[in-house]
Amino acid sequence: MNNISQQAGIIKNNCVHLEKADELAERLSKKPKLRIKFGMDPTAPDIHLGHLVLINKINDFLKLGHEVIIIIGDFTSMVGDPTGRSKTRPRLSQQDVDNNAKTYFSQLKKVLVDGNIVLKRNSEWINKLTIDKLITYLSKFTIARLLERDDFSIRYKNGEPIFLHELMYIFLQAYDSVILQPDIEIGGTDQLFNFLAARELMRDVGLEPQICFTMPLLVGLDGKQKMSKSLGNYVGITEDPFSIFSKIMSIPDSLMDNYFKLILLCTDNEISNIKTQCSNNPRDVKLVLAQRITAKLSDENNADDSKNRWINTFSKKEYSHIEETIKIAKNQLKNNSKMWIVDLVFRTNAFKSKGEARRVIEQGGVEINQNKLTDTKSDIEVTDGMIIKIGKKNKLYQINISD
RNA sequence: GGGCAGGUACUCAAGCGGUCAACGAGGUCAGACUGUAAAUCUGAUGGCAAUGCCUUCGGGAGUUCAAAUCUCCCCCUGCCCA
Repeated sequence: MNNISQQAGIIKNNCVHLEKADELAERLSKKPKLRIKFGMDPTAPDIHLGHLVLINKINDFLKLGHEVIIIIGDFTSMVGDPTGRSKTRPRLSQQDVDNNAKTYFSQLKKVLVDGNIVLKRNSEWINKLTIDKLITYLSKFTIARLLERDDFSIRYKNGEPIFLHELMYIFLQAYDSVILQPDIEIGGTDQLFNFLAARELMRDVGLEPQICFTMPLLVGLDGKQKMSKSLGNYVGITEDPFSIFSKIMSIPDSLMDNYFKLILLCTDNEISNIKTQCSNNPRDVKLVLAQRITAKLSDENNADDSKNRWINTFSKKEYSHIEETIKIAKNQLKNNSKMWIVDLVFRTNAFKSKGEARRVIEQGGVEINQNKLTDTKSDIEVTDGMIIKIGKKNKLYQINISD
């Protein structure tokens, strides 16, 4: 059993904001088993590395024997969290939310350690909320307080719409805390306002207020914005190993330390050791990072394979991985042997339109059997086993001719 | 309910009767370069076997040889007044 200060040390690692630190120590000494609230809105069907920062922290709590309540915000995601949004979030349908929630549950299992976990959906209690009760709770919040938030005040100043249901979000997630009465709520730094609102509401209704605990937001692959599925700058935890590996290799160099710390929980010392071992070559450091993250999400073997394939493909330019086999019937060929290059290349799943295929051919992005071809008017002699390489990502497609 | 200002391609944002498939920025894709799919530079970016044709500028009608651009109706947003 850890003593209080040891525990607090583990808990505080990587933490950005703790409201309030002294309450944490006090609560730990008072209750051996704290109740932790972690809310996730199933706004997209996948859990990604950004979530993993928080999941790592949850695992810390679980390992210390605390109780973690994971709330799938099936109701709140139909409202839409306005946090950080410069425009209204589209409201999700019941159907979307259900589908997303399902994958959330199954993907969470993959990354959480065993322990005292309770899964809840917040529609369970929000659906039962009556209008008179709702109004009583709402009377604790003021418009001025809500408009303090940057996301709202900017929109207000710019004359952009703020819909009433968006204001409700803050209240609804606070109500989750009234029902569950957590000791601590944890989430990303962007959630601080929401958490504090919950803290105040709890105090207003005579409950012991929750401690608010925020973790850094992971910056996405673009190196600029927070990782999110909707921005397309994410690595899903169930992606195939090579895809995970490759995506990590594409992050800006400046992001590496951050990923080592937040995802792999490396200390500064460990990071500098890795750099020394790699002679400070950023590419090699990044290979270690990609290798370890892939191993964490998949396993060592897949991570090693991905690394080899990556080096072969991008460093040595020796490609072997066939992305897709394209079946072509012989009678689809002119004189049983030729095909217009644009049609041929469009047979791969690499392009949305023939115009796009044509463009990439013209720009020199297509090689057939190692020859770069740029004439979009030409017909190609199509042979069985022919290899088409497309684009910077060196995707290979193999032709399979059937009768 | 009344007045005013807006709604443009993936996003932001010009255009305000023909020269507009629509400036510019971001994104995306490709090429060069490199230490990597980082960074940087260059180019492309509605569809189509294509010096042309077809479909796009909130929705619908109309004026005109010609409309993203003008008129009318409708829908949506913001501001002001009630």
